[in-house]
Amino acid sequence: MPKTGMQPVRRDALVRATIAEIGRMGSLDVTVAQIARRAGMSSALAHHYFGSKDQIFLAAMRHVMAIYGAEVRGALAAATTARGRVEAIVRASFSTGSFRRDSVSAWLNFYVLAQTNDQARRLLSVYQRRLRSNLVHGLRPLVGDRALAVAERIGATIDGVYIREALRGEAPDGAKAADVVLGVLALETGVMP
Amino acid sequence: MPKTGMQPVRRDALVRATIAEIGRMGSLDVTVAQIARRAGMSSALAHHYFGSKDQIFLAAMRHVMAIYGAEVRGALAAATTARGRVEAIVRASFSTGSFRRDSVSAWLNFYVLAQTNDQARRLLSVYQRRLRSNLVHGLRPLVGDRALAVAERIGATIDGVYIREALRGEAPDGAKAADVVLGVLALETGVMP
Amino acid sequence: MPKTGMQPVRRDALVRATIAEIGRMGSLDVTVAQIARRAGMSSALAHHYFGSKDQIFLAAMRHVMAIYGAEVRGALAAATTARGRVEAIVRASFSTGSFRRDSVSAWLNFYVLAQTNDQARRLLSVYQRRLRSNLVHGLRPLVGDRALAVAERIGATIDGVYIREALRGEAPDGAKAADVVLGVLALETGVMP
Amino acid sequence: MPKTGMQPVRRDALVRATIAEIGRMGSLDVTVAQIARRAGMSSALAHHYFGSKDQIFLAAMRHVMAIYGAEVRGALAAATTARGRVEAIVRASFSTGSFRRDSVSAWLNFYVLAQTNDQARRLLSVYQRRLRSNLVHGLRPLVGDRALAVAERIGATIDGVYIREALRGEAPDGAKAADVVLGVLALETGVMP
DNA sequence: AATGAATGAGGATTCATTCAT
DNA sequence: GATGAATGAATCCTCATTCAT
Repeated sequence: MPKTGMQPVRRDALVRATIAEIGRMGSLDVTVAQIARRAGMSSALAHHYFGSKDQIFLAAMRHVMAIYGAEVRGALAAATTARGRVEAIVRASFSTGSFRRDSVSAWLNFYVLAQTNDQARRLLSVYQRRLRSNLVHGLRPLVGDRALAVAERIGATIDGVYIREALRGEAPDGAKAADVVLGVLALETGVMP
Repeated sequence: MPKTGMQPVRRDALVRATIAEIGRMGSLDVTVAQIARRAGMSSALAHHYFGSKDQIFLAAMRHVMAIYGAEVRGALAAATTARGRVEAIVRASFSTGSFRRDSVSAWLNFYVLAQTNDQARRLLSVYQRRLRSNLVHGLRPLVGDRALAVAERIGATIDGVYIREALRGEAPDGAKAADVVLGVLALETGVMP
Repeated sequence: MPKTGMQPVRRDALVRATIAEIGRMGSLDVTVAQIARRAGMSSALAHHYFGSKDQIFLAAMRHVMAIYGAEVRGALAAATTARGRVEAIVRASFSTGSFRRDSVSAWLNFYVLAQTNDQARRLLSVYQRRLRSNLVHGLRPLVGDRALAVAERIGATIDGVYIREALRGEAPDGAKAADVVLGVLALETGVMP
Repeated sequence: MPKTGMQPVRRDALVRATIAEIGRMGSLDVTVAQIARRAGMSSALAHHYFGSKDQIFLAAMRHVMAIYGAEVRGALAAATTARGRVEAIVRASFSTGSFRRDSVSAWLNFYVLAQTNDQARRLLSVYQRRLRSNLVHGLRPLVGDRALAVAERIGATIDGVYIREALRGEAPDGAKAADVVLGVLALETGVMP
């Protein structure tokens, strides 16, 4: 009976290493060898488990988005009011699990990847649709018909704040970042910030 | 008699070609040869005039930002009221000169470049500082002390809308994009959108 | 209770798979993994039973030549006259067991392998010697002293017709192929074809 | 004014080196680096001038066949009788320009390449058609209606003798090889060899 | 007996960059 | 001013082979 069940372990290690390397380099110009080395294996094995560099990138993208999705779901489950739901979405977007140096860098680079790679584009589209859907659902009781337009503004602001983080030299401050977006939310719902 | 004074002509052609190629490829994975070919010269000449690929990219970045800056200045000059000034900044951000497929793609990629390249980072920082400064200046008469916070929100929203454009398949619609941001402005200044 | 006596079964499966894969690819650029997969086992097991890729190829070669040899022997046994013996050899060369797409391709590639691999070269030499010997033996009563020269011509023509088949797109036609060679035989023995 | 006109020189050097390397290795398992080194340049330059390894192989193939074609044409031009024409074709097939260790090895390997590569297949087909056409043309006055069948036999024998050479350890002996084929020709035309 | 796991050693191809002319 | 020529250094990917289980 051979040693078995390494696949998920290796794939996971590679995905994490990919995100870390993209964060470290700040770009997708990361070699499979670098990723594999950080993940503690040969580049040949990385290819064995993923088939190609693109697949590695896509898996990393799915991972980042899955984490974000989980955080949003968790926050939503804990919310009790409509406003609480919207705030939860915003706060989850800048929670410590997602709003980290390497994740931000990865996210930014996935936007670039989506320009070229159809699967990447589809993944990002799914993320945007879900975000909008979640926002609209939470906003409807608060702003009625304007929910869609408001969701658009909130969503864009989230993305903007997120992306801008990629330029800052300091460590990400999720609370402060969330406050910027929550400021918009407050306005939209008639509460002067 | 050798042609003289070619330098600015060549450099300009290369800069335009660079932006076009980045737009076409959707990434910085553009070869000097591709750029040079589109600009109608040999890659050796491109190096002769710029020294390195990085310098070509930086020049392209400066070009994109110069165009944007000029549009903002022009719009500001035409504005007569404080609110008009702010609206001018927002509209200029999505004017036909800047809000184009290739420019958006280039802009997005410059964010990535800024992760690695210090000069690129500095250039983007300058852009952000100017944008904030312009916004604050225009917003002060409208929102007083909240000017800085509002500028932060408006700026982030501009960037968010801009970046999101990179994912859409359709041709950029500057007016619609500007409206999203103007919606935030309206709220901030107490005008229900 | 471990299965026992698998060795011959596995080896045979691998040999057949090798010939099939060489036929499918049309070259020796066949991976051990491909061969093993077709044979229904892991590539590790293929190595276990053969030691190296070269040994697999050689075994396949021996197999192809063994089949050919058996067919020649069978045909010779059934022949009653000297002329019949020679015709039997020719016909056996293009019988349905040997004159098949994949066998032809394999044969051609074994010629190539023989350029590099000494054992392969020896195997092919054995085949050629046997063929010549058989032909000479059958031809002696028919053409006397010229037997050796005639055998050389007949042998070369067999090989030529065989190799040429590798280029044709259609399914091998053994009867027609044999007729080409038998035409030479007829001439050599004074029978106008 | 840059150094110019290297293309044909480099391409020619590469083609010769390719044939030599295939001859030396006895197979198509030749690296571009090996070829380039023998041709006195970097492998990058080889790619620059040919685009891909396949193109290098095809060029080598064309070269080998062009040499052969030229020799046939030259020999045909010198022939005065119908029989002389046919003999010229046969002799040219084994002339010192074509019947050399490396050419034979290359030729054999091109047969293999033709299994995979469509252009290679087409090239070989052209060669076979020309050979048959030339033979038929020369044989018509000698054997009338049987010309086609005879050409087929002669052609196959040429190929067979040629390929068999790939197995022999000794230096090619064109005269002896030609004699084998001429033996068939003699029979076909009613002259006892 | 059998195989998943793992890797070292290449190999084709690309590209920024330099240089002689 | 301009360019063809040239290359060193990567980079992705493949594969035969080994090994622990």
